[in-house]
Amino acid sequence: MDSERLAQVMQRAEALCRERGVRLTPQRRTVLELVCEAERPMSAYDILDLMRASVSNPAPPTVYRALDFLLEQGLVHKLESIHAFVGCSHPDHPHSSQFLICADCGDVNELEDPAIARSLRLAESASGFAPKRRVVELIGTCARCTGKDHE
Amino acid sequence: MDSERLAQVMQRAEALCRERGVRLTPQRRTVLELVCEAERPMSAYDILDLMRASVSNPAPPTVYRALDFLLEQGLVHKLESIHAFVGCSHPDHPHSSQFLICADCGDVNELEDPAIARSLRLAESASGFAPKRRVVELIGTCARCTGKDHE
DNA sequence: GACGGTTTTGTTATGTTATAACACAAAACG
DNA sequence: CGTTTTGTGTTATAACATAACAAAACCGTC
Repeated sequence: MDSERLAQVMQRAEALCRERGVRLTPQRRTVLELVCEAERPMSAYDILDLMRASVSNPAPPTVYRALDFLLEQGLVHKLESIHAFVGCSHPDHPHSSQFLICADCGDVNELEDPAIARSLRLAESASGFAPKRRVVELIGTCARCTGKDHE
Repeated sequence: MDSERLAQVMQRAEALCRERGVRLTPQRRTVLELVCEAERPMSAYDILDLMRASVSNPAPPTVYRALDFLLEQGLVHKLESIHAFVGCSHPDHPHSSQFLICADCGDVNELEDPAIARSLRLAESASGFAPKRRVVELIGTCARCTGKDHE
């Protein structure tokens, strides 16, 4: 994410938190910035390492607490299949997205596909299941890396 | 899973492995039995504990290696969102299923919903993404537990 | 601006999940 | 048989995550 886009995201995050009456403290802000700046999903310990630049001697709970907050606010997502975190592409509205995770280059694409969402909702109601959270992660090879294979 | 059903599953697993020319060794067999006997998803360390009954002083790699094999053969599934393993409900054909995971009772329901599968495939081809693995886990409250809430 | 409750942070320790590395054993196969 | 491949035992450690409790910061109100 370039610095202009990052500034937009941070401003949006500030606004959302203000609206909701929750506190985007400096630490939470730092973690959000680090996650969004990164070109790749970041593990909690990756973030922890980067925090050493701005925080003295941070410990795991520092990062996990900030991540918990950001997850609750929908500002970041957790990728369960790779134990990593990414900034949300469209934090404005609550949503459940799908992730295309390239096993070659590590790049992640966040989708919000209405057809997938619909089919999941149908299956849920058919089973009488009340979802709280949806994890949809497709792991494979992205278009770019498939191209490279042919070179 | 009752013992009759378990026997069927084990027999089916034996047959599949024979067909494929892979070895369902005693350890792998034990792990498959333990996973299938369990009413709930089992963590690797849960399995490890149960193995102490039949194997002397088993170590984590013992379990993880057996699980890797069983995952490759499609005989068990890994639930990424809860770091646990379940026996496959229909190991006969390769498939990617969806899991309804009840956060209240821990029960897991494996679906093979064609509409979900179709919508995922569509999204993949629209993105030029070649999937290797699909993780679809819905975490929430199952019908039975929703009923209990009302009592 | 002092108080009391609430939320956030600091800190230490520990729990849980997963793999690396290498030696040894067993099976497969000519 | 001997050799190659595959599976196992063992030790150690890496990677991911949380418990528990004390201290600090924030927030409303008197």
